[in-house]
Amino acid sequence: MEGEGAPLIPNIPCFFSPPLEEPSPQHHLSGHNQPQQAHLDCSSAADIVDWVALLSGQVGFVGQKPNPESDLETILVRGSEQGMGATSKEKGRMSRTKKASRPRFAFQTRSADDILDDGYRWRKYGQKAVKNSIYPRSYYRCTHHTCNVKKQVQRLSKDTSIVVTTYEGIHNHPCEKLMETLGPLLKQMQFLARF
DNA sequence: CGCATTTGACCCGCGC
DNA sequence: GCGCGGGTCAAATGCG
Repeated sequence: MEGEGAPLIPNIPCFFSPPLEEPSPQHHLSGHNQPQQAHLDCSSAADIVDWVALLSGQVGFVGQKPNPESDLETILVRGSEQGMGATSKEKGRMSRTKKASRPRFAFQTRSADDILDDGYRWRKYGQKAVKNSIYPRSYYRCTHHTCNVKKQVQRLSKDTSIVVTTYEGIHNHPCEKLMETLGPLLKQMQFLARF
């Protein structure tokens, strides 16, 4: 499925992700749960993707980048419960350690940068060499204390220009950049609201 | 000084 | 039971 005719994801600067009910816990590693894919283009690696729309919604879209000189291209794989390319062993482990696992979303991003700026702050807590890949996989956690969203970042050895980012969980707080951007505006609105 | 990153050790489950 | 591989921890280190 290529997500034809799907809406274009707006490049809003940031987003707030309210607590969402998680997908049915009885997602199991049946193995033939083909992840759906869509393509999303951004104008640069620093662009912000409307992740919450992706994470919360039933996404399936094709974004068309306005400036073709950019080579950043993102492929969304949603609902890939156990991640893309997960081995059976990996899946098995996930099903145990994560139990009724949190939602996972994998993105393939064609970019020179490993880290895309999604508006949140991440702290790296590990890096492992993975089998069948010359590039290590990096593990990140959201730095917000109440939020335990994680993500894994790995560059494909097959196509070194592609970075696979796997998000696990949903942010329960506004992202920093949103507050940076909207903070002064909110203050002004509050001030004006007094009149 | 506080926070982020690095990196080796450790844990755990699976396959053989 | 053991080795392998993925995921996490935590001490050391770096950086602003």
